Amino acid sequence: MENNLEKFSITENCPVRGVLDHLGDKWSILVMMVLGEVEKMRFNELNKTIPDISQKMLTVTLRSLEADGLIKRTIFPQVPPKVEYEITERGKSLLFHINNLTNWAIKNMADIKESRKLFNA
Amino acid sequence: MENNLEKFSITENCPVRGVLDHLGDKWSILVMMVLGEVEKMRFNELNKTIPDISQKMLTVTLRSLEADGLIKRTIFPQVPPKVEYEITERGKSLLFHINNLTNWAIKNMADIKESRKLFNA
DNA sequence: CCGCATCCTGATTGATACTG
DNA sequence: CAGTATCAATCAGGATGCGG
Repeated sequence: MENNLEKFSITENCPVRGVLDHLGDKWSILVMMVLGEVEKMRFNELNKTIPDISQKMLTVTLRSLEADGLIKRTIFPQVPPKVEYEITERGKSLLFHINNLTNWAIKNMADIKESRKLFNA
Repeated sequence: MENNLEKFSITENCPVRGVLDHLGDKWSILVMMVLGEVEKMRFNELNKTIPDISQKMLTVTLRSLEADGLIKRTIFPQVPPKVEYEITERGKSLLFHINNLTNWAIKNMADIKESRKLFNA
């Protein structure tokens, strides 16, 4: 890879930042990982699988992932309502990189923990 | 990869979250990318390369990356002071995955932009 | 069942001024 | 030059209540 730096280090109007914002927020990665391991999942199942997320943040997270075409939302017009979420191909291709990152984190977390201890000593 | 989900989806005491927190904050990735493309760089050079970052946030960001052993800080005891920063091997191995992500973002940003437009229409 | 609207709080970031 | 200290602003996230 040559220099992405020159083109994208400027923070204003940085397109990469916009796309990678999902990595920044608290829940997107987790939701993607869950949906990456199932066919489909309903709203309430997601909420049970990620107990700490509030209903509001689950909705917000799902919407922003949907807007970017990373997940797909299917509404079944029935009473009571039923909505299913599933990961898209684009979402899968992103999830691949996310999984590489989490695996890196798992491999390195012991060393990092040790570094932090030394740093704070 | 088998199920990371079961082990790490719980948000409290999630070790992966702690390690990947750098991806969440506003400047860490940018600083890593800059340091990934140079041998070493001084504080003020970094500040010029990333014009939008404040002195304070640059300091905070550098410290947290240093604590995790992702960058190395070298103080030259002279007047005026001189401090050099460089990426570590651990940092490089993380940066590799970050670069994969940014490349993914660059490849997909046009499609994502289009998705967003349709979504908001 | 699914989700939106409102309000509210605490953490993160930024502006500014100062120092060894 | 390379920070620290302080204060102000901003924003993500959570609580709650309502609606189709």
